[in-house]
Amino acid sequence: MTLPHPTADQISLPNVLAVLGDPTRLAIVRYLASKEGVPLNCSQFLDLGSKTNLSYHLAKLREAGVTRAEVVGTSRLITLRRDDLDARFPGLLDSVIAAAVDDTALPAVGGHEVEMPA
Amino acid sequence: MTLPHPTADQISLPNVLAVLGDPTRLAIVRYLASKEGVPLNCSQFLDLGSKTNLSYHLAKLREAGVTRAEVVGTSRLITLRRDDLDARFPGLLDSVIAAAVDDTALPAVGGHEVEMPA
DNA sequence: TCCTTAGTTCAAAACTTATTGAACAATTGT
DNA sequence: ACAATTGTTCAATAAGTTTTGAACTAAGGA
Repeated sequence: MTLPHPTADQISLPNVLAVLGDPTRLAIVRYLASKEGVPLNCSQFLDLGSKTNLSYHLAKLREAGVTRAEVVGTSRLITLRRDDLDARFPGLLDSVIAAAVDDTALPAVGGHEVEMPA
Repeated sequence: MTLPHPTADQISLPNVLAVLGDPTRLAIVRYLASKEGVPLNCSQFLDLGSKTNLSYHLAKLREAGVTRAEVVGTSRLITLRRDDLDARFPGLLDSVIAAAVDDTALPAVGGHEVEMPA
């Protein structure tokens, strides 16, 4: 089972900007960027909203082509679509992330570190 | 008489992104960028919407800190706030404009060239 | 003064987005 | 099989945005 994603050329600039222009979604992207390479599941973002609300915002990000979600068991592993975004809109993601870091301190998101069994 | 503008530090990233995430406003910014240095008045944008509607969108851009409007007679001369945007969010405006140019061909806006008296 | 030009303001309508809780589906562990 | 975990969907509501026309203000020119 896979979730619907736009192809790279279906990613639209106004749509990407509109989707990033929401504080919750910008915080999600900012957090994904700070952990780039590490796929995260939805529950890592629970500090940013309720489970239902996050499902909504994560769907918006995915449908706009900002994130990719891979279904693994009951989890969706979420990553930034940096490759496609960089190809389509060079420099945009980097400047948004850099600006977001400056603009807002990283909220106390996460805290669900992967515990190694003792 | 002057119009209200946010100070540079009042310009918020989510707000700027949200404001740019509208096709009409993005087209306005794209056109301002293509004529950078030349202050434009509202009527130059009439191809993009009705007079009332443009007044609304131009107010949004100004209130978000994306543009500056100077009152000269009955006109408002509109320019990009590139200095403040670049200081606050380095690279953002440039990457948005570059992406907008790629994404959408410049619509047949303008056509009201400044005629030199014969 | 009167008319035109440039743009704003207001109120209404139409539309879109965000947020919530309850119910649901699918996987994993016991 | 049962329960727990992970996340989605649905319907409702609340809230915000966009668009419109009519009425308005202010400046400039005849």
